[in-house]
Amino acid sequence: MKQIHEVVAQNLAAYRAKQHMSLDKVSKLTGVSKTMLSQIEKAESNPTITVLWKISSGLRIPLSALTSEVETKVDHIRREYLTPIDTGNEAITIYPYFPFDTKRGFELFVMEFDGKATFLSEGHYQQSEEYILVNEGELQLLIDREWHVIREGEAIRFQSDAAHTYKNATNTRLSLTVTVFYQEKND
Amino acid sequence: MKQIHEVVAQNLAAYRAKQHMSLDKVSKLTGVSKTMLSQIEKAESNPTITVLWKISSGLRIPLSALTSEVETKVDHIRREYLTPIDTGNEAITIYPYFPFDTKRGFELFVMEFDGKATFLSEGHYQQSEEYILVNEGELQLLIDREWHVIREGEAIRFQSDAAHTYKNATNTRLSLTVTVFYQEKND
DNA sequence: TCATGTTGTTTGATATAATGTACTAAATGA
DNA sequence: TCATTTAGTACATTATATCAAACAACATGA
Repeated sequence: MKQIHEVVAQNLAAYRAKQHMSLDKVSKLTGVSKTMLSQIEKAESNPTITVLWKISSGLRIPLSALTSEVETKVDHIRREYLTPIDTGNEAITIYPYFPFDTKRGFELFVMEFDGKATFLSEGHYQQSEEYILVNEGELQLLIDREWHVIREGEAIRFQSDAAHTYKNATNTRLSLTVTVFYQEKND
Repeated sequence: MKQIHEVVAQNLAAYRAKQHMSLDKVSKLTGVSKTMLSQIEKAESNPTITVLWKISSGLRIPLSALTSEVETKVDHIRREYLTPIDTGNEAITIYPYFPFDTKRGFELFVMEFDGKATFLSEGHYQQSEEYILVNEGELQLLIDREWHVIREGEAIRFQSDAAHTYKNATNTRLSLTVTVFYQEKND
């Protein structure tokens, strides 16, 4: 969950170190001021795409060499860093365990509904597929004007391009594990 | 040779049109202001990497979907659009026919030397390979403290990571076609 | 030892990225 | 026809990206 400009900072600094280049050298090569380069490396600046392009182009490396995060072997998502998404509805909480990442092309989150809560998803504007596991409670799902009832321990899979509605008709808590796959990959 | 922010403009506008989304909708999805989106689409703004990331991430598309140029079938490089690179030396002119492009990983240019002109290349800070064809005149090339003489109609290939020097020892014009391949690919 | 480079940071000035609000024009519907 | 919504643009304001020049810290060498 590193900020993109921090990723750039890290990548640029690492590259420059590896090549044993000074800020001055990179500045000459890319036409970007020494000051800016220094600030970018310290993540104190949010470079414009034009500046990033000048850097990648001047150094003859792909843009993605600056923007793509170096993969760690393991990613342990700790409770304390999991900040719920604001859905605008008190009764519904979403925990983004693995938010959408372009490299993987999917996202994985947990949705929790209080009793009698309803949530409308507008649809994803992409070829996308949604996989839902019901951890606890009972889910009613409206897809294409048809209601489906998925009980605790069950699961459902559907094309989620179009709008669909989640409903907890019971008075007890409903908890779902949701995975959404999108089409386009790479970065 | 389109500017990067023009590429982004085109890609974003095209994507939004394809998905039949309004600026408002994209703004809600991405958390980027309608105004900014409009300006980006009109290439009136140079978005920061953070804004681009918010867009790509909010729309669930890769960054490269915004930054990579849509390929045309044919690219005719016309004389009138070929602006020589300033080498800091009046006697040497470089015509960048196909400047470095991250997708291809190479560049192709023509170098022209007046009589008795010398040019030092600092080396490319990358695994790179240089291919030189002598179109006209005679080239003397210093690689790794060894001089090579390449005559009109001949060619040479070498690892160009390290510094090397081009020299026109004659009094007549020297013209080269140079291709440089770099390692890293993709974007 | 002093002078001269080299490397990265700080400073101050300017351009412009980014936002929210207000506005115009077009589409929709009763 | 008039009112209401929707879609994009224009405007004013704030935040900040970008640069050139000055600076400090350290190395280099004569």
